[in-house]
Amino acid sequence: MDYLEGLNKSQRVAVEHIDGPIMVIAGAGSGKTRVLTYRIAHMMNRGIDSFNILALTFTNKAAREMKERISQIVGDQEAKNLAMGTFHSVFAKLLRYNAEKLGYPSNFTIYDTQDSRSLIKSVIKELKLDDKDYKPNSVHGRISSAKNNLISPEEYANNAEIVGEDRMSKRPLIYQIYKMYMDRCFKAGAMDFDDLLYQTNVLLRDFPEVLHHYQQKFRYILVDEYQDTNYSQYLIVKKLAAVYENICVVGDDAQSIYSFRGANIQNILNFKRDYPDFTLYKLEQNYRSTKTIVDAANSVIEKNQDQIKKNVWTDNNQGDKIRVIRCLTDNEEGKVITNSIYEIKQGQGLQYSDFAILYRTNAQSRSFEESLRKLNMPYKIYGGLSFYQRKEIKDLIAYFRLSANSNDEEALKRVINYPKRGIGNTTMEHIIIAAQQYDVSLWEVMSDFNRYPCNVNASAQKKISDFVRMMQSFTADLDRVPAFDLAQRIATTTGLLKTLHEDKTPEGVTRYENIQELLAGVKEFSIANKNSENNSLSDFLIDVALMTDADDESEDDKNKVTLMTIHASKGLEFPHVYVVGLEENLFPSQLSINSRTELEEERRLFYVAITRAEKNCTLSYVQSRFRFGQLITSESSRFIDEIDEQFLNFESTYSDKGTSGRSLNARRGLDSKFSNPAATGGLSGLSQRRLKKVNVNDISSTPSKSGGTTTDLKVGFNVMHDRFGKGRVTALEGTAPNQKATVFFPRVGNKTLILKFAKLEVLD
DNA sequence: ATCAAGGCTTTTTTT
DNA sequence: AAGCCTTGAT
Repeated sequence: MDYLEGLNKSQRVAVEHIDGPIMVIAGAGSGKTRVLTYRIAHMMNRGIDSFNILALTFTNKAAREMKERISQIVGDQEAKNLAMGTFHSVFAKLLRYNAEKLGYPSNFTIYDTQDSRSLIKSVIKELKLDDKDYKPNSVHGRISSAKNNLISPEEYANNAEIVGEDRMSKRPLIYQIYKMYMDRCFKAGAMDFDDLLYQTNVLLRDFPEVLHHYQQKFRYILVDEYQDTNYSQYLIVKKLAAVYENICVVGDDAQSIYSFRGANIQNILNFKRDYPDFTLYKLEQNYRSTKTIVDAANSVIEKNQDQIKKNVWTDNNQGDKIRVIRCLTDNEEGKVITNSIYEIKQGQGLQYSDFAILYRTNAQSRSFEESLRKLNMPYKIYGGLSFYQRKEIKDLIAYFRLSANSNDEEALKRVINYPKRGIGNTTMEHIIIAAQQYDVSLWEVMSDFNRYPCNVNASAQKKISDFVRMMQSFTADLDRVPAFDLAQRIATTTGLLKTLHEDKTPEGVTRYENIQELLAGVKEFSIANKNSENNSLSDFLIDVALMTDADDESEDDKNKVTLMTIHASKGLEFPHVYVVGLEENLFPSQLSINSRTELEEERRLFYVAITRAEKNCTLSYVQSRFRFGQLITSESSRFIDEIDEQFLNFESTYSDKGTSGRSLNARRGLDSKFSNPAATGGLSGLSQRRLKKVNVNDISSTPSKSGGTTTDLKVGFNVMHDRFGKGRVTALEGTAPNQKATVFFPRVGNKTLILKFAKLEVLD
């Protein structure tokens, strides 16, 4: 049991205490993941069957990594049956086995946020409500929080307080929308994200034998990031653990940042109430960060009223002070931060992956992307518009979904007229009306006009019937044909592939390539699950629906600068962290500024951001930035003031001379702390030019053995070819002297060139 | 039914 | 700044 040796005393007791209810409060960087991993491995070493363990993590990636690590300790075979994943993915699978009990098909669709929103929108329209008052987004928020608190449409309608709130906000009929929305999801055989938890609760409530079965199966339950669970999740766990009470929850109240999604610190208190004889362990030693970072973070979080007192400390070095950089504009912020990354990377011989840029909102990524691109620095953005949210990907997936579940209304609406088939809005509106009249799904009307006569002319009916027949042929093959073959056939037969291939604009080419990539993903899935019985296209869909950006990290994403929101950075760590956009009304967000509890959540968010850093943390803010397409003047964030000043070092890209009269920060005396305007470098024309040059050298620093004029290229480079003109490198393969590059030339399309022969001039 | 143009809202944060 | 929706012409 040598793995126990690597643990400190408090970690070790938390690992070795297996039975009964346990709560572990784990400070940032205190080895929480380590404890969870070793705890599970230890349980298995002590003879507990992995079949009886349920471990709920916050991301699928975390689950995968933990499972891998456990396999290394106890062996693949032992770890095989471990139920480990996010609440959503674990219970989505559980629901698949039990869906029919609830009246859902076993291959129910999972509606993503877009689907939910679009359905809510059409419900609002059908109820003839004004979407100025009933904004789909906020109505969805209302419905979502009802579901997360397990309030059914009926309970919602009968709850005087809730309906009162809606009346006050001039949206008295939300209860009707809720009812109708749920009804429609049900008819479509679809569950939204919240349903995956809500319906699990219904299942465990209404089917005692099912509850009993899973109580026996999951005798040992572990929950990571417990502070971010909502009521619905809390109750699932409570029910499953009710018999054996072998439940271990791990969390940190100081890192609770998901209350907008219904997460509730109350769950920590509930735990104490539900299991009065529970054992509490605290992990307070931080192994991740320097003393400066730990102490600075502590000095911030202590401003919060709501918190469990703890003393996070570290034995690590003091380390550098936290830099505070002030810039004029958001574009300048982009340049300064990326230049700083470049200089530190070169100066210390680090990897790109040692750096992360963290921001409050996704929209802030733009200026950093631009600067990184200009300097040819590789980066990866997490969140924002992910691969699976791209239109072309969603289109093809919608075809998959509709093949697996004909009643999937959102998928149907998405693809019925794409590619163009001459089935327009008017036709679809008639179908929707008819479907409601007959109380059936759209698909049923469309597949049997004799039985459900409606106001659709003969030519449109014909087109629809053709479509229906095509879809039926896919459905028939769903369980007969391997996932990849069927996916390929769907992409071709529907005309999707052809339509995209005809589009020769760069965007069109990218879309086509994305489709190819999705198909490759299906193939990969087919291979990975070759021996499983869950390897059909509809099984692929469950995986895809709950997949996030972090989950499909490829190998070549490994050495890149990371750009993400602070929310997405939870649980991660980087040697060098840049927290940017520290301005009032941005961070803390404008919407949080009037409520203490929300402001405290922003502060916890800031705490999370700082504590991602191992060695170095840099904060930045700007004087004016573009928001809403308008230039906004901003003031530095109160959070900067909240850090004990002894940990800070102020740098500015400009001097106050000339601006001092107008500076908003003068009031708080922040201006006087900045010195030495040139110190950050990277802004004078000279310094910019120097950097750029250094960078080019870096790129060709691995000498090419090709002997040709072309040195090392990277994807994304702009190049010039004698015959094909200007182009952009989209892929590289092989190594010198046989290295090949795929280049997209706007004039002639994609070409794969052998670098040895092709005379490419690098333009960047 | 389709397409282009112009106007409009939008931003927290995510499974 | 960008995507989405409405409008109006064909």
